Amino acid sequence: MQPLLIYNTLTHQKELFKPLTADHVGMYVCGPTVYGDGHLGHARPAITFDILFRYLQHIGYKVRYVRNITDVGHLEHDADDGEDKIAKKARIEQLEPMEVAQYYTNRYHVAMDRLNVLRPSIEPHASGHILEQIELVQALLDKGFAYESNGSVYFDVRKYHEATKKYGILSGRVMDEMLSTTRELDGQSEKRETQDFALWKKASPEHIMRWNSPWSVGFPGWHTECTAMGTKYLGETFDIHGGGMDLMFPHHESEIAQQTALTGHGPCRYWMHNNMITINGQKMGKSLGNFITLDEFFTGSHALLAQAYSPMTIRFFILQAHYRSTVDFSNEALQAAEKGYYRLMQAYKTLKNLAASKSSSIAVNDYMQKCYDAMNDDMNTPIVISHLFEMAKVINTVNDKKATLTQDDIDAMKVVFDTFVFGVMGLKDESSVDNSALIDGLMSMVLEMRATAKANKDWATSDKIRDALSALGVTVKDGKDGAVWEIR
RNA sequence: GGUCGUUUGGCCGAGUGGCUAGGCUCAGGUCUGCAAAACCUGCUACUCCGGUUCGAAUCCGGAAGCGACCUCCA
Repeated sequence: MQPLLIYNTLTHQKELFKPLTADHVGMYVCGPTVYGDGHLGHARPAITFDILFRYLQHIGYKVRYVRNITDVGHLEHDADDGEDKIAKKARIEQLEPMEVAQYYTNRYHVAMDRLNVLRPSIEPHASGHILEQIELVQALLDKGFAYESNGSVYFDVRKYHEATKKYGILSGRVMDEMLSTTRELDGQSEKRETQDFALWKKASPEHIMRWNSPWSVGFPGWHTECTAMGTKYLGETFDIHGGGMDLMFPHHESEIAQQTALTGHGPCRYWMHNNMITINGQKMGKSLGNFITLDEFFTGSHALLAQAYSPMTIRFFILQAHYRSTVDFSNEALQAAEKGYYRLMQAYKTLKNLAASKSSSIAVNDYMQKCYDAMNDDMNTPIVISHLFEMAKVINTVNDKKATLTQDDIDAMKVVFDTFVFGVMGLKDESSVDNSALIDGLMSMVLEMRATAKANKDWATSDKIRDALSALGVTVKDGKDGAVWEIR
């Protein structure tokens, strides 16, 4: 088993990964809220943890990867009334809420498939786990870390923090100070403290998504779904919890609080957070209105895009930066990624047809181990890619007959490409997809050249073209109005 | 105001106390009927100010810029 170091947000350092159960890994990643199309920001965590998922499996772990679909209970930050995002959108569009959720879930899946993001082992829906969430809320009430107020239930942050001194351990928030300086809430609020968060919300009359509970007809709070579903499918403690950095507070901090209040310990051992994608230096996000959807990238249909960018270009672009760094979007950077990706794919094709020699004139370093080393160092995909480019240079040099490689060395390089480019990093060659339009174009061009030859009575050339096409399985039929062709 | 993070060459983006990251762009060259590709060469950086050190972009302290989250509201 490879010694994998991963950066743990909880301890602020890289730690050697050791699973709770030998050879098995339980991993939970916060998935999308399905109330809109996925944008580039959604691709980052999906791809980041897809790499981790692939790599853990590659080095021999059996992985259960849980990534949820948030289809209820994610409250809108800028909403006046705490209305559920799904419900709001649904009412505007006059659709059943679940219809909206399903629609965007389907579209999310298509986009992820195109990005070659593997489906997780379990993809639980929050709406399918209302009972588990109610049980969670009840357990917190029983433990005394939550209180009911007017049909809603809130987590008692002050009580929790005084008992454990742990609210803020992930995000670095200084709770002692926040709690002592908090001013009194006015009588209108249901909450005792401003930082208390909702576990269960009583539904307002116009709120469409609602479920029965011991406290009111309502819906679960923002943070309960991940705790409930993570516990259900991965246990009281699991190995890795991932998500975007923007979820660190309050979402993940609150997950820790909920689990710690119940069990005395947090939900997982390693917290991993991917950084944001920025556009002109600003976070790309739904709420900021500056996002570009994945479909828009694939088709180039957005004012900021100079051209369309293929799914693999997007994937490569994201992998060229370390997952904990911010990445700024720009056409220039994307075009550079596109060219670099093409160069890598070309090198692989060249490698497959490379002629072997009796000896290698250049030392083929241990690229395999170098790539493992880079991956083991907190998933340093940029370094993996740099090694692959070095290999590309070697391949091209040999192809130019300026160096030689033995068959063993060539085979070894193929294994590295297969393992890291296509396996671990999940890239794939896009060039061979649907080229019927290309064939049509090529055929009309070839037949036009043949027509020119015929017009010049250059029968040798025109026959040579017809025979060559025939050998490829293409029949040319000369008619009055020119030639037509068909593939036998 | 708080917390976390970040500041590298024309652009993107890694990184270790001393030794070439890599990609893209640009210029010159090899090759080539032309072009493209490939290869070679060049341009060459580490926000600022102090400190530690024989030596720091890399460690420590300070400042500034930038970003995310929070501080208001569920």
